[in-house]
Amino acid sequence: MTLRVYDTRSRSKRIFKPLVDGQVGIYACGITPYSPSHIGHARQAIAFDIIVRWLRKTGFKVNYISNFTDIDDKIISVSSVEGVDFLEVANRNIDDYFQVMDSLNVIRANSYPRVTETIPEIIEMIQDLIDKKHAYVTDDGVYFEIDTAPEKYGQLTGQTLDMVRKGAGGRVENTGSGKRDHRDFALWKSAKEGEPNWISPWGKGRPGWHIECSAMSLKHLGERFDIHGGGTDLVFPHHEAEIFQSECCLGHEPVVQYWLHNGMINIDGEKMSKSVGNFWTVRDALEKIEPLVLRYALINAPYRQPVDFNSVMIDDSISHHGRLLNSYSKALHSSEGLRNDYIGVENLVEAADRIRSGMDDDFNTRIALVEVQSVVKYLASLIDSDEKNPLLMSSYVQWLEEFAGEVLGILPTPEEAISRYEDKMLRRSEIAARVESLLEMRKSARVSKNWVESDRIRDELTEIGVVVEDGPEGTKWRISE
RNA sequence: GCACGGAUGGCAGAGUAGCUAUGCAAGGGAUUGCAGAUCCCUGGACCCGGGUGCAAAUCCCGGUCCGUGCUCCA
Repeated sequence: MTLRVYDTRSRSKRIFKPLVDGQVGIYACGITPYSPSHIGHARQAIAFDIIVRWLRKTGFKVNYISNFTDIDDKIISVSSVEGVDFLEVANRNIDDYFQVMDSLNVIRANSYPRVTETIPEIIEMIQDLIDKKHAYVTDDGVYFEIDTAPEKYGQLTGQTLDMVRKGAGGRVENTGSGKRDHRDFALWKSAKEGEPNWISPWGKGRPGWHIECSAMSLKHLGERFDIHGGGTDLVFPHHEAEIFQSECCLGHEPVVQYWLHNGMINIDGEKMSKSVGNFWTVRDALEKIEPLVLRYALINAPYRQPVDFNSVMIDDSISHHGRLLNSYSKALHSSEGLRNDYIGVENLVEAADRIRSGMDDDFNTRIALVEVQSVVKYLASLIDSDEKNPLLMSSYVQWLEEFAGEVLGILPTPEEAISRYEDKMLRRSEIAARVESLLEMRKSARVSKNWVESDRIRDELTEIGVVVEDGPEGTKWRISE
């Protein structure tokens, strides 16, 4: 099977062919750590986590780099409001990032470079751009001059210089900057009084917003690399600026072979933003749902589509994921520690094929989830019947661990699943005697058609977390989810 | 305004020409004191208008609507 990926630059799905056979270099724009991570960050991290997982799964050796822009205007403003060092702000939020992303089962990148650790390379790159006449020095910093490479304009957005000139014309006068043209962008910003700064040939200052990614991707992945990713909101101007910087500096194009962009998150159909007040940090979300359920929710749509975060989708995710976990734990328990391939089980082989072709088609996690759901459904019916053949159960376990676990990352470890299961069984045995005696009382109430008493007892059982189910073969009970 | 993306049943979302997924929800039935769980069954969609095809959700043209970007943003 062939992997195809949607490339923003060519605006089409292209067959993926890495620069070096069997190896992939991938750079994804990470966060500016000025506040705790929100669910949009989580979506980005998970989207690229899954891309990397799939690339590895299909045999590529992947070098995955994701950066932190740990110096920028907003970090400075938080630090001055709080009266603490800017690095304290950045570090605090980076710690938060790792904590929440770990809990969401995001496999760590090979490296997380930071701007503040890449200053010499950034300065070198800017100097190079000045030497090559692509940049000019002013009182307030260094700027990239768009007119020195006009043909590169609109590579990702399809906009032309004229369009943008019309759209934003005249803005430069208001910025008070030394830009020659409003479309030029800062490579280096001179330090204002009291701002963090580094020494450069152009005086004390700090890097502009876009240059760091050009410098860090060059440093870690080289002069050409395979995939560059990030949220769609970074397409313009950030990624276009990177194209200018990297390609003008290195003198060849393309530096990036494939541009991949994940979609944004909407809340109840509206863009998530602080001003609307519909803003969810990851921790907010985790107060309502478990980490793997959040992960499930965020891969429920293909990564390029917007995800609408609303109560219906949250509830759906909770029940779907719960069903998955339930069946997995039960199958795991019934497999009695056996391990068996699923190769001989026809429906599993077919489901696996469909997942593979779905994932090969621009990492379509939605298709993958559909297959997981249908396998779970089938497994649940097996468990319900008496076909709990340990060997067969272990085939299902194996399948789920491969696709729901390894590929999608929505399965807990077997130890965790078993321990949850056993906790439940333990709880069951702890309350069994009491439940049984209540059920006896209820039974006699029912025999005498005393429905009031019967329902009262059922309510009492509900309160201690027991679900009562009357069936043709008598009354069963289970611990509620 | 310009650019990019999207428009499929109640909802989420597959599907690039021929048989239209899948999940949830809904309706009917079995079971049932009621509820729940389970099982069986069912209906239901391709934004609009043209065009090309024997055949179009799928290709082409025009339009409408929505989202995002054009300013810091994953």
